[in-house]
Order: sequence, then C-alpha cells, then structure tokens
Amino acid sequence: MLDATRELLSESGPEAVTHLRVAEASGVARATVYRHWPDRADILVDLLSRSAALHLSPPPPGLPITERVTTLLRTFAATLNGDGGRILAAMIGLAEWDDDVFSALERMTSRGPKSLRDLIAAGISEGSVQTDTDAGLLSDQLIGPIYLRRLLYHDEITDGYIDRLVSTTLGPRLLA
Amino acid sequence: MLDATRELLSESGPEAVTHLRVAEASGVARATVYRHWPDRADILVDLLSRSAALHLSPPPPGLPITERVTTLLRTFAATLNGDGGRILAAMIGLAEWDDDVFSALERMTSRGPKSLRDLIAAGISEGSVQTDTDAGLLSDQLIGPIYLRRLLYHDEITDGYIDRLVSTTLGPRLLA
DNA sequence: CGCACATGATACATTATGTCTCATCTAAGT
DNA sequence: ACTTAGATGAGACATAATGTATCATGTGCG
Repeated sequence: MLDATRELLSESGPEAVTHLRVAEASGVARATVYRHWPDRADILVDLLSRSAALHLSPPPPGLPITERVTTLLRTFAATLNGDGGRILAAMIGLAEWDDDVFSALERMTSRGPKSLRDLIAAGISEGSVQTDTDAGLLSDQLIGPIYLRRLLYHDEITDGYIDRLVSTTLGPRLLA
Repeated sequence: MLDATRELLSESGPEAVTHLRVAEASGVARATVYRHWPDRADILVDLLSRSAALHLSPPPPGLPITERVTTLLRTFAATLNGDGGRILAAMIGLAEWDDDVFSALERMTSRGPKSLRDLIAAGISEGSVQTDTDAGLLSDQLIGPIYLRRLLYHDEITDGYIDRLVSTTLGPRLLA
C-alpha cells in the first residue's frame, strides 16, 4: 500500500492520495486502507515519515575539505534530481498546514545540513578553513541554492553547478 | 471569491479550496463558482496568477552596493515572513504536477533574482564588485538560504541573518 | 422600456467518503 | 491436526461532495 501511495504521490501529487485510489492501485480492499489509516492525511504522513533522509553519503575520510563537501553535495543533488525532489516539493506544500508532515520534513532534511556543518567544523579544527567561519550559515549557503534550483526553477542540478558553488562559497574561506 | 480563496488557502491549504467552500466563504451560490472556474484547479491557478511578485522594492539609487543588496533582500524577506511564504509553499507543492501553477510560480519568483542580478551587474560595471563574479550564481547564493530557512525550517528571516548572509557572501567579492 | 448577461436557487444524477457487518483467510501456538 | 486471534475481502449502507441542468430574478446599459 505504501508503495502504491508513493507511486500515486510521485505521479499525480498529494491530492491523488485517497483511500479509494490507494486501494485500487495496491489491489487491496478499500476497508483495509481505512483500517490502517482512518484519516486520509495519515497515509501521506506515514509514507513521508518512512522516506529516507535526503542523503546519507558518509563523507570520505582523508580527502581535502573541498572534495569532501563536493561529494556530499553531489549525492544530495542526485537524490533531489530523482524522486526525492517531488517528494520534497509535496512535503513543503503540506508541512505548512500539517504539523506531522513538518516533523517528517525536519527529520528528512536535518541530516544533510548537520553532516555538512560537521564537515565544515572538522575543516576549521584541522586548520583548512578560516576560524571565524559560521558553519551553519556556510551550510545554508551551499544547500540553499541547490534547493532553489530544484524546487523553484525545476532545473536539474549539475556537477558543474555544484563545483562552481563550492569554489565560490567555500573557496574564499579556505586557508593555504 | 478570490479573496475568499486566498483566505482559505492561507488558513487551510490548497486542498480546502473547493467550489463548495469558496461559495460558502464568499457568500455566493455554488453554481456561480462553477461558472467562473469549471475545474477546481482553475481557481487556484487564477488566484496564484494574480498574486503579486515576491518583492518589488526598487533598489535605492546612489547607495553602496552592499546597502542596496541588503535592502532588496529585506523587503523580499518581509514578504516571505508574511503571507507570501504560505502562498509560495502551496505553489511549490502544486507546481510539480500542474504546469499552469509552475508558470505562475516562475512569474512570481523571477523578478527577485533578476533585479538582484542587475544590481550585482551594476556593481561589477561600476567597479565595486570583482569582475569575475557570476551574477546568477551569487544571486542564488543570497536568495537560496532565505528560501531554505522559510520553507524548510519554518524560521523567521531576521535582519541579522540577512546582514550576515550579505557580508559573508558578497563581502569577499567586494573591491576597495 | 427592452435587452444581454450574470447570478441565486433548486433539482438531479453520479460519485466519493466513512462506517459497519460478516465470511474467509492466515499465522501461530497447542 | 485443531484452535484461536488477528487481518483481510466483499459488500451493504447512509451521508456528503461533485458536476450539470433549469429557470426565475436582478442589474447595468443603450
């Protein structure tokens, strides 16, 4: 049923996720869908709560900070370029009015900035990034434009874009 | 009717915008709503197409580039902190599956980056910004984090955040 | 006044929604 | 192999929503 829900969501948007259509799409009786999720919104919240975080790539170990950040952002962008972008767009449109969806959104999107901040913090402590760097802000500056392109412009996020982003954002804060 | 639609959208989200509820909320017969917008989505598309752009502030004239950018971003953030944030979130959630909403989204969000790029381009030509600056990318770097905070974190965008954003993003590219 | 046009009110058929019952199936324990 | 608890399928049912049609009323305008 959740597979069918994900399919419906990706194909036709959140409004298509109804008890009836989930039942039809998954070959299950309508009553069964009601038993699991009495409220229509519960189906979506359940699906979205189980959705994987937007990226999970463990930052590779000994490489220079620029490489590690670039790798992290690329796996992140790959998820956004795929199905993750649509799911994220749906969540943003729902989270404004549904606290449960917002919680799921927080869980889904918090891991990325966190590991990026950790990466930057590691760069500071190992002396490759300026000490007065605000890791949280720098993380926003790297991730924000990527979301912007995907969600507002519906543009694909290319490796070249990420390279330019990293070099102009992180570049000026690097120490020799 | 469109006022009632806006109210419904802001209060209860896109799914609450139905012929019936618009009719009730605006004190109009249900048939009248059907006459104007035979399809449910038409109501929202019509409303969103008429929505003002996200910011309109004409950049003040002779001030230094940093001041002008900061002013622009502040009026932009003010709209996002208000009702514009919810409307934008709804549009992002709909634009993924509705081309008309996406067109409206483009019109709504294109003016901001454009005037920001123009501002940066002016800064380059008047010699206060480095000549190798990519105005489009710099614009994304300034606007992206603001969208990020509003849409994903549901955080208010403070003047202090914008100040830090401008100083760390635009600062390194300024010429004496 | 007369006309074009939008609206209100209502009826109607169709579909969706939500709840209920009961027979059937399945997995697990005895 | 038997029993039982729990889940499912199939369908009935009432209610609400949706979409269309009709006709009387109102309003602005030449």
